[in-house]
Amino acid sequence: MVEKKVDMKIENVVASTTIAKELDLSKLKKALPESEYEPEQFPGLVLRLDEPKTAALLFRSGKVVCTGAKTIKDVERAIKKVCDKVANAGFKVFKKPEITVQNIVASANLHAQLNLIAIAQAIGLEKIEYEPEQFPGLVYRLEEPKVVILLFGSGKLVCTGARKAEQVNEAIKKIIEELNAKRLL
Amino acid sequence: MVEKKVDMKIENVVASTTIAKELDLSKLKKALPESEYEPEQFPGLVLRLDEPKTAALLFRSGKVVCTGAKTIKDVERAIKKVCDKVANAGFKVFKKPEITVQNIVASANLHAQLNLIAIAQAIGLEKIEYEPEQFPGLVYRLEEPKVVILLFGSGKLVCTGARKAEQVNEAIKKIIEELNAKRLL
DNA sequence: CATATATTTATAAACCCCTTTATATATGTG
DNA sequence: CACATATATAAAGGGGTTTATAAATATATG
Repeated sequence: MVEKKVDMKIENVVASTTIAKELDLSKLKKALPESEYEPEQFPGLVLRLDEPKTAALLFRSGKVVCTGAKTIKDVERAIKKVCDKVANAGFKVFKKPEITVQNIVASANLHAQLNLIAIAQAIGLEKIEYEPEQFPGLVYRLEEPKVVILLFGSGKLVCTGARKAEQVNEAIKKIIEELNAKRLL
Repeated sequence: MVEKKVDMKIENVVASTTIAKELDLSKLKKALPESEYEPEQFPGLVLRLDEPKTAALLFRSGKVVCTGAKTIKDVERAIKKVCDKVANAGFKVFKKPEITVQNIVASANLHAQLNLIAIAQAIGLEKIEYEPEQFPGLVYRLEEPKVVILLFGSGKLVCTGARKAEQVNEAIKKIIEELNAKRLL
């Protein structure tokens, strides 16, 4: 078996952390006019950064969710910027907030057309969901690593649910091997 | 058997009484702007008090239902306030309306996790209802005292249907003894 | 015409779902 | 071209779910 490098690209990293003991979001909204805060619609305040291009959700509890980053490094840079903005707005924030990556979304290309109907039949309903008139992708739930792969007829795929980049590679390798074994690729 | 004091808290007392021979709710609504009266939606007029924090439902017949009180004393204070407000609005009201407690809702904590599935199996369907996907609590109907206990996996419970605080204590003691006897606690 | 439900109020417990953000994929509809 | 459709994920509120209980109306079945 030839072990080729998986042609994968991380598209989105979602992470959470706690930057302060608590935050007065109404006061923060006034200090940061570029932010969005509509408590009756959603309890978090939305703060978008241009660089790294991300969106942070800040909560009354001091917890923060960062989405949109393409690397872990960018998540850290984004959260650092959020902390600085909040600190400059007159709030006390933690110096080294511990960041937890909650989800990594990646895309990849198998460089071969896929017969999704054949794949759905060969692998079975326990792990697969495929309803083309509802959504063109085939949903494949892997147990180890515990991620979800969306397979498309074009051979492109999306992997979501991973917490580490390596899990994305593992998952894609598994899919490739299974498709090869069943001569579906 | 060690007779420990039950860790119980009354959360709501519902009581009814008659404060006048009859009431013109439309006139009362005008005299008490803070009240709510939408006869096509519900025949009673709703009057909320801040202290004691309660809600009273007044009917054309002069009957009144008081909800939200945490003690019998507060029910009395609330109904006294309602009578005063109605009297000040120019209505004739009874001096000493006889109050009947109709329902007492209480919460308690057994301070131990509960295996609701095991409890449901051990006690049986005649007295128990447990449909976790519909509601997380197990419904236990006691015949004496005639109350209903909602048991939760956390060990916390809700007792409703009692007319006297002592019935709440009796019911909880019975539940504890039964769970102990069946080694479910 | 007689029972049933529904309406409303309060209250605890603990679950569910939804709200919002980002992101690739690829279909369909307006 | 802009939306849903579908996936995962955290955050915190809101809503709904269940139980009992009175009151007085309106509908609805038997």
